[in-house]
Amino acid sequence: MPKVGMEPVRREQLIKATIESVAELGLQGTTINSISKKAGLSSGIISHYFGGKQGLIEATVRYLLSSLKYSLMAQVTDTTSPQQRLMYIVEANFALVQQRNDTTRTWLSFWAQSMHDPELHRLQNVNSKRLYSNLASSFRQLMSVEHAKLAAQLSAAMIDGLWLRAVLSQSDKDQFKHSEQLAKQYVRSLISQYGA
Amino acid sequence: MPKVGMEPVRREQLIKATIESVAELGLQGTTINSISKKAGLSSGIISHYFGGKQGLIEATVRYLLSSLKYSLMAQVTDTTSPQQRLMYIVEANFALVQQRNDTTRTWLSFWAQSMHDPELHRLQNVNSKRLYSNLASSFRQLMSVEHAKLAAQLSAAMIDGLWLRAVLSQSDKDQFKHSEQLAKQYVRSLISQYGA
Amino acid sequence: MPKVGMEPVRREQLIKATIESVAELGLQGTTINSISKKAGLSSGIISHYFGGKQGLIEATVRYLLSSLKYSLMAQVTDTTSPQQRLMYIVEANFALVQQRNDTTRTWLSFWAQSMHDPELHRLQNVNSKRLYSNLASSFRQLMSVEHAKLAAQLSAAMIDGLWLRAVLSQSDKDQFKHSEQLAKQYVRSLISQYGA
Amino acid sequence: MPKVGMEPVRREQLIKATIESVAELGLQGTTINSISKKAGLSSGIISHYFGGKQGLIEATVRYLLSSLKYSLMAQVTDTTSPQQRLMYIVEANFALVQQRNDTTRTWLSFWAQSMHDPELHRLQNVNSKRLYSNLASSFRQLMSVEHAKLAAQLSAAMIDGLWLRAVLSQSDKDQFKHSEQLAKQYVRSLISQYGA
DNA sequence: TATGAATGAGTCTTCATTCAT
DNA sequence: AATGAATGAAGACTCATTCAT
Repeated sequence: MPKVGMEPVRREQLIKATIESVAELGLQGTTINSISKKAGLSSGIISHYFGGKQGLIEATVRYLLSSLKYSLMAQVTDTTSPQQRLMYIVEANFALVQQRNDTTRTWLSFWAQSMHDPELHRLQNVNSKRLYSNLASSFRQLMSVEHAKLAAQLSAAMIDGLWLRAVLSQSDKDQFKHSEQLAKQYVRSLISQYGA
Repeated sequence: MPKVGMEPVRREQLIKATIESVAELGLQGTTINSISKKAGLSSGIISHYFGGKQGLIEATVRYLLSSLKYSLMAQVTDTTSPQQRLMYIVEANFALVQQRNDTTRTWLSFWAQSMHDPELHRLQNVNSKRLYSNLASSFRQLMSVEHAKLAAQLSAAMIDGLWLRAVLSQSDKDQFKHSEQLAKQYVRSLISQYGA
Repeated sequence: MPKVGMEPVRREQLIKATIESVAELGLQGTTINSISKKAGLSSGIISHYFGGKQGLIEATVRYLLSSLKYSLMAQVTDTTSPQQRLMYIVEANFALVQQRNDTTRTWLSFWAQSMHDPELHRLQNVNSKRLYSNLASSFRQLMSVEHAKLAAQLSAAMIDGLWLRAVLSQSDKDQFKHSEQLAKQYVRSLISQYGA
Repeated sequence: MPKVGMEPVRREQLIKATIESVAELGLQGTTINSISKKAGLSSGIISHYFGGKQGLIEATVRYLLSSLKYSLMAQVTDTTSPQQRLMYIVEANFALVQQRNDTTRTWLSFWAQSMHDPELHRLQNVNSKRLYSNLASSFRQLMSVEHAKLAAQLSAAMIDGLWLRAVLSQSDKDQFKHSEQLAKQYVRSLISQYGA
């Protein structure tokens, strides 16, 4: 019997390598070879575990999305206050960046590609909606439905906008940290503006 | 019988075709053929006028940036009030979208690619800085330097964030219009918050 | 303007090279490279003119089928007697072999593949039916409908069988010529057996 | 706990799976995986028992040839009349088809490939010669040497031709049965034509 | 005895570039 | 000024083979 239980190991290995490769070379510049070389594996293994390049790309996006999701869930409990919860949401959206700078660049590449790829678009949509509804439900506990919706929309845009500008200007971690602070401050200002 | 003065005509023809092709197929899916077919010209002409695909891509980005620039300059005069000027800046950033829906998708594709392409990154940077300094200099006439810097940063992020979310959710013109309104409103709130 | 009118030249060049390659290496062993090398052209040209390997394969089969068809039509006129016509049919089916030994081997490769390829199967069917109906209509002028049908079926099988055994035993031209004589003799014996 | 005596079981399992796979997918479409999956075994076992794909292919052809051989030998005894023996030969050549429709398609695939594979060609040749000499020796008991040779050649061609046309037109069992009848009738007519 | 993970050479296809006209 | 035929490097994918277990 050959080594067993390698599947999860290999899958993670390849997904990590994909994130690195896309961060470094872009989605366009990322090839089956650039990935497999980074993973220290052969090119054939990608088809073996993911059915092809497209499958690996999609698995990578799903991986990033769950990372974001669990990153938030890890902090929030039943007793978390709405204000605290909102802060955690902001943090989670900037957090991945802080552990791995790769992630952000990769993320934006996928976003851009999502305009031309139905499956990526679906996944991107799920993520975008989740950010919005996480924000909206927390705001709701502090203000009227209408105001909560508005606050969610505005803070989602502010988070994405700050994040986007930080990515594109190739910011370092401190600048990301600064952007995170601005986002939190903006959320607080929305609470004091619309809060009961 | 060589036609003279065809150069500017051909260049514009090809740039327009590039915008359309990138909007429709993505930067990845855009080929020398998809462009030349849309332009109703042969593929060889791209090398002839732009030296190659890369040259055409860069020319297209420059074209989009000047469009944005002139779109703003057309409205602003010496007597425009700072408040009005700020509104024009917001409008200009949402304006291209309203004339041609293509443009937005194309723009985001270029942005993502700019992370991996020095020349595109340089151009993207110029644009990002210009938005910031346009905003900052207008805010400056209404508030302290420090506040103006902050307001410029925040409103730039808000504009980009609203715009990004609108693009990615494949919004229609009405939704873009709505985003534009939110951006303007936010700029106004920054003025009343920090304004003397 | 580039060289014009190259298309028919290139197409024929590539089809000829395909016949040679399949004869030499088999359908399995024939690659885009083995063909383009034989044709003295680049591999990309195949996609350019035939859309891909499959397109070239099908064009080659169609070419062989028309060769067979025109080979027969060239000899038959309105005044050809039924007997003579039958001899021409037999000859045509052995003729291609005599001009180009390649053809036979290629043909059998395509036949075998036709079991697993709908388009090839369709083409092979057209050919098989044409041989049968050519034979049947000529026999019909010499005997009853029922006898003509039987004679057509039997002589078609005899032609194919002799031809197949000659191909598989890697016969030379003399042996093919001998097989052709046996086929003709068999057709004559059918005429004298069932003829009025 | 190694099971002993598995070898013949596995070999037959794999040969049967090969016949099925080639019938279904063609020789070209048959892979080590398509075979091992059909056999319910792993891909590695093919190398283990046959040294590789080629070895399994050849073993399969040999299996088919012995089937044909034993199919004939089972019926013929010392007291079988030449006429009856000839009928058995025809029957044997159509018989495999009737038990397993797969076989015919597989057979033709191997035949075509035999033009480009020395070992398959050798095997095919043995088979072709055996059909001929079986026929010739039986005919010899009923006619002169020369006539017997001719009759053997013609009836071998007729058998193969009828069989080939039946395979390629994807005939059902009834049509195969009909072809068998025609072949027998032809053999009888040769006997009455040349028989003393 | 049997597995199936892993490899990497080989195939088809795409596409930016070149260049004769 | 403009064409598009032709190239060939580079990409994704397939698959027979190997081998540790």
